[in-house]
Amino acid sequence: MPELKKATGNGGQRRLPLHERRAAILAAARTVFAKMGYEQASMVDIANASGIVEGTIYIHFQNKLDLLTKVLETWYEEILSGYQAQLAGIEGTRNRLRFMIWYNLYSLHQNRDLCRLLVVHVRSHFNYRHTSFYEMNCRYSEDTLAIVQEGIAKGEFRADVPLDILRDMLFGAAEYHIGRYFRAVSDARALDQVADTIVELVCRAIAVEPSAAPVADTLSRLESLAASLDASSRRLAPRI
Amino acid sequence: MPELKKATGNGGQRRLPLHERRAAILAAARTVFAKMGYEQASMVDIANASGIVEGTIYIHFQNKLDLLTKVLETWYEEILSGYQAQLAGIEGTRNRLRFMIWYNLYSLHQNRDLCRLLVVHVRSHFNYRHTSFYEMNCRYSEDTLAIVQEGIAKGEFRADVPLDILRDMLFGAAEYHIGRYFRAVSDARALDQVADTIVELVCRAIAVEPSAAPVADTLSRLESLAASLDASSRRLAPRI
Amino acid sequence: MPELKKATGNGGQRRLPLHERRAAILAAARTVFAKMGYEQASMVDIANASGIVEGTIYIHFQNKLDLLTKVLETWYEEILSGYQAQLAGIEGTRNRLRFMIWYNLYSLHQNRDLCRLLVVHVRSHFNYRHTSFYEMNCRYSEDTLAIVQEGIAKGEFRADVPLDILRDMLFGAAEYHIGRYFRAVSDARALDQVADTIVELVCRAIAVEPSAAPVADTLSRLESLAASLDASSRRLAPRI
Amino acid sequence: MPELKKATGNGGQRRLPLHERRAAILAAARTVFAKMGYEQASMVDIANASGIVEGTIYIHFQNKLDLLTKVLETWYEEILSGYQAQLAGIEGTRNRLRFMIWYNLYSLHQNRDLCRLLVVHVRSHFNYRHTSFYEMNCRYSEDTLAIVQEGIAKGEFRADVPLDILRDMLFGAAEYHIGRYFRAVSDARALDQVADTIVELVCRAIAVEPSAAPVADTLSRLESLAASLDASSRRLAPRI
DNA sequence: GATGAATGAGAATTCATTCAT
DNA sequence: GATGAATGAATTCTCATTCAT
Repeated sequence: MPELKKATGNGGQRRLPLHERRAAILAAARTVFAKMGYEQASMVDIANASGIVEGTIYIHFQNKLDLLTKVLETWYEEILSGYQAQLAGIEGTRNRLRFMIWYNLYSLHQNRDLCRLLVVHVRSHFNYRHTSFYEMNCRYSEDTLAIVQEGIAKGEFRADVPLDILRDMLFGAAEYHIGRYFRAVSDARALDQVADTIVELVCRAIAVEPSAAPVADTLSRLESLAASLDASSRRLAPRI
Repeated sequence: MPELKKATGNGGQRRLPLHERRAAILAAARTVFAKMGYEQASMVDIANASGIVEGTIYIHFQNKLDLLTKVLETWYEEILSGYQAQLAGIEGTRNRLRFMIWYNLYSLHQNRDLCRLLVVHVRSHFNYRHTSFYEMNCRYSEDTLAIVQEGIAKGEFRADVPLDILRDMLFGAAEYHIGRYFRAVSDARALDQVADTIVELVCRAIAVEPSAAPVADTLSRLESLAASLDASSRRLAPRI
Repeated sequence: MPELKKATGNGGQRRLPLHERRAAILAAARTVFAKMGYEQASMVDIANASGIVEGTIYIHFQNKLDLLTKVLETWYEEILSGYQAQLAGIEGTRNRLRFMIWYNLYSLHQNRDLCRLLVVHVRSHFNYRHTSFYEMNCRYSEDTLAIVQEGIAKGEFRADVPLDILRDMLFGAAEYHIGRYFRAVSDARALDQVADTIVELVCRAIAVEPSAAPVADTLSRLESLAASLDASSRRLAPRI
Repeated sequence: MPELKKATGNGGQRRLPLHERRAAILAAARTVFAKMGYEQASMVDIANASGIVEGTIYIHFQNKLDLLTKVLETWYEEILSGYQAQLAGIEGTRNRLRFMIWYNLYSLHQNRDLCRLLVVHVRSHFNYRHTSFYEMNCRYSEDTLAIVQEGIAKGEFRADVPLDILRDMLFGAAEYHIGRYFRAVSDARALDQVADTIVELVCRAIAVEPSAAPVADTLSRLESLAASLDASSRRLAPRI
């Protein structure tokens, strides 16, 4: 008859209540994944960091990818649970927009590694559109663009603002900046100024006046105007 | 009687001169890495795609990571070797800026997978600043910002344009857009319009005009002022 | 006022008395083992199928192999508890033999998977001879061969029937047939005919008649001889 | 950048030519599988028995099941490559049939464990009919039954022999006998007698005379005949 | 008695890299 | 220079069994 597997069993461990054990694994996994990346991190690393054995992870999570997903979900939910309350207390289109930009910068800055994992392992996957990440991301995007749309309604911004490209600029600038940041000095306070600068640029870009576009035209019109003024002044001029 | 050539028995083994063999491996590796990613791609896959055996790769490249690096370097050099000649033929600040934006979008779009590999395996690593990638990237950034600086010199753009944040917006928007693009329809021609929109927004954002009051309004006010001046000058004229 | 019964808070946990719980586990294990095989079936599978948890199984059974053994024992006992009563009601050597063949076929057919488990995990092991299976199996063999021996005693079968090889043929044919059956159409009613055919062949094989000359011929020759004897006896008769 | 895997590589082994290495693994696997069974045998066991490392097995065989299949195929081909030449040198239906029975017994006896693996892991699988085993098995079956059919053609056997059930009896008896044998004394010379006995029984069963079947009837006919003889003898009787 | 989370010892499989040929 | 079989360490995942609750 087939040999029996050696008995191992529970060595008497039961330190944590169910939910805390799960949370402990998530926390450890977040750290390890952030430090080493998905492929480089091994389940042993995570188990060690959790103070448990590999096998135990599989009680709480289906597999490695599931664990990563749960880590990122938890983190993403943390991020996206905070902003709405704060946003409610802010008035003025520009202020509100600035907050959303800053909040995005700040969140990414808080955990750039997880952010990269999100981009690489979640956002670039074909089924991303059917994940909870997509929904959460959409919500943040929409809440941000809603501010712009309010601005349009109030006549502060032009009616023909290209919202999708604007979104690319807002979120792209943040991600790119944080990406560069990662390799430079890491000073969270500087994010304030970055947010200021971005919002300034963006507001100029979409403000209601037909700003820079026909600058050259405007210039020439101003020049011809100046000329006419000059002319009329000449006509006035026989002052002497 | 003419002598018959003896069969060599080589079976056509060493077809390619050294340099071409290396190039063939690079080409195969580019394809395989792009399709499967770094970790998922195996040296056997690459060897098969090259029509050689695994061991041979190690004659030409130190190891897998070296191969990836060389692949990405080659690709990046290709990208960055093309634009300067074209840029030289383009006149006008806005046109030149638009070209650089479009070229970036286009290059990323051409090979999003390699782009992702670059981000994950090269750009996010601590020694990135000492790689040739960093230098190449800087050059493109600088060439782009140089256009803005020329614009400033010409008085087309404000003198206080925050160049580093502007760079984040330009390149960030491109990367973010392509990232979203990847999951949506893939239509290279649409990039034209994206570039247009981005350059439009950016130029508005940094144009020399103060955005305080609507330019058009300002203009018309100036014009009416000029008219009234003109009128008053006429009326004043009899003064002499 | 009538007092209200307090809710126990047990949630209905301990539904079944001990023996029934054990039976429930056995039943679930039989299903799971039959469907998945021994190695492929996990204790969790069995626990789930039983509506209990893994740990509980170990209260009722020593280990997985013990559970399998008990499952097979239960099943084997079921099989072997049924036939004697029925056999008692059947008369005639051939009929009784046919019943035992059919019953064997039928039992194997009813649960080929358990049958395979029996072969692999029980019957092929060195200590099989000291198991209850061996005893049960022997009993069925003996009961079958006893019929043959009765046939011999009655002069229906040859005295020199090689009983052990006959047993191999009877049970081997059944197992082989069911093994092939498993992969073909599964029609329990056809087993009737199979049993018929087997018993026919076997009876021919061990019938008391010497097979040297055709029995029918022999018979008719005897009959004609008898007739001629009769005739001659008539012709002789006037002798008196 | 991702850490490099530690170099291991070939420690300078290249003892065996390609085909021999494969053969060595097959031989080791045959032994290990035979001794331990499929599930109990581990790839490490087989590697150790081969004097190589686990990984090397996967160069020559796709996976564990593939290895088992190749082991069994090799063995089965060995078995089935030998008999036809020998059969050609044997004359007489009964002799030829006896040879096929003996050969089957002998082959199974030579490697009962592989035989069981064949039954459990190959023959009971749903796609068995599309394996080379099925074909090989069919060939042996057909060659055996062809002898019976020749016997029928020659008038030695009844025309209505149920060939499929006969096959079940022949091969089933052999397998069952070997199965029991396994647990008893293992004496190859006894197989001669077993084959003799089986062929004797089978020939009686299918011989052309309407043998045992209506033994009872025959008996009664004989009895009535005896009675009539008796009667006529009585009539003859005034012997004195 | 029942629970089920934790255990820990494997299991199969992969693969970058080496080096005798 | 090219080959490709061999290496060996690592990886993910499984699961029978235990025992604190």
